[in-house]
Amino acid sequence: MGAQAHRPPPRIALIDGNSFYCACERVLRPSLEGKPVIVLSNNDGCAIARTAEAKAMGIPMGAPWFSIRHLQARGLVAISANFALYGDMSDRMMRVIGQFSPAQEIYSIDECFLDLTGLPGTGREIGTRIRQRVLRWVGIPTCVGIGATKTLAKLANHLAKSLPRLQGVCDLSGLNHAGLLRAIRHVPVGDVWGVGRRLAPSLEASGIRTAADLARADRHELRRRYSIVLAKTARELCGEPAIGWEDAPSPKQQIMSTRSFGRPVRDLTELEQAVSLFTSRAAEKLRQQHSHASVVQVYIRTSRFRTGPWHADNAVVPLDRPTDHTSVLLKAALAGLRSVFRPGFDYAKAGVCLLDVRPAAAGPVQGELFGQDPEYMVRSSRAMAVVDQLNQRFGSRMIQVASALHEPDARWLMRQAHRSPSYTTQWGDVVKVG
DNA sequence: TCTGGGGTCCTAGGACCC
DNA sequence: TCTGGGGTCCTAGGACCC
Repeated sequence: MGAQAHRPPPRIALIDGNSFYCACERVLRPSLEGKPVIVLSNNDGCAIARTAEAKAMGIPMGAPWFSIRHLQARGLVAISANFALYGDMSDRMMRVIGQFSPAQEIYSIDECFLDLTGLPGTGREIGTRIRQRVLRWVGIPTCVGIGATKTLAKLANHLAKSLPRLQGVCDLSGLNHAGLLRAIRHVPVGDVWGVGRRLAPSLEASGIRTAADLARADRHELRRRYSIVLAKTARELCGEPAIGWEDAPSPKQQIMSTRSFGRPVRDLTELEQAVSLFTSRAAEKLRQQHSHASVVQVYIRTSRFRTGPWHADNAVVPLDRPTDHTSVLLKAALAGLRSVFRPGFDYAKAGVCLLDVRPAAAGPVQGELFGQDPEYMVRSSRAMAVVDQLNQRFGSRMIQVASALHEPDARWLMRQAHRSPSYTTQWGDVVKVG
């Protein structure tokens, strides 16, 4: 056998945290171990993470809190989401996993792909070491799926989660085609990455019921009847890479900040406060990725769930030039808000979306930009950077734009009745030892 | 009383141009 | 009666993801 024929087979791992948000809460409150725990979305609206014990109580993903709160009597513990904590735990977990391979793609807050191609050891050995190290160093239980493509790695991860005998690691990378089809022949097609709620019933109706069925399906037919995306998924299921690898997270092309209100809001002034806060948050994210935006979209809507007068509208406000200045974005957002606001409606939600986002032009501020004193703009940029730094250090409420100032009991603020302390991210909440 | 927030990609169709 | 065709750009909407 020639040396060039000995290229190692592709081996991609997908590692993710089990019930990640719940696991983060358990790290800080070990007394929650073994108990049914859920994490609630913003406004304590619905369950967005469940431990195995909570799933065993029959709580589905997305269950509205009001419909399951009676389970507290049976020991269910509900915790308001604390995304600062989860982001912090995610950073730690990703750093530990990244030690195992130079090629890591962070896919979401709780999962990443890792290229294991050519590394010494079997998939099971490497996967087991990753699980042990993350559990010991970060405290988060994980599962590891390994396959020749991203889609197969996701599928393997799904198997690792659902089959206890695999002990959290499933390696599909060594199988030949027949073995692969055998391994995935019981996986419902709806569990395949890229097949969602709309596609699954349609596929089932045409006889494609399992992952193996999809792998065997005619590619041209898939493309013709559905989409190129689904045809790619089918290729990936056969071990042919069709989805690329992204080492660095690409900058966002749109940036949103949006919230449902704690209680319905009728008052324009309160909407202005909310939209001001959302805009300054979005602007902060924009500056973090060193981008400018040239379109601001703002929307308001009444509740989807309540009967009564309904109103939803959005305004798209183009800017003269791309910018990352909160004050400029704010002016546009508030103008947009006033153009869509109608008195007499119980608004339940508002949002701000920055569009046409592109990298900030390199180099110093040009003299003619903004038609303003360039020195003023430079100083203003510096002030913006200082605000971002202070907010990062001392919590995001430290410095706010004046128009976002509000009463501590403003109606639009989120409900968070079950919040746990932010041990790792807020000075005031740091655990005191000794 | 009470139902999250933040993204991506693809496609179809219209406007416009030559 | 005949009344093109191809290309690009943009937008809205639908599907998916976590």
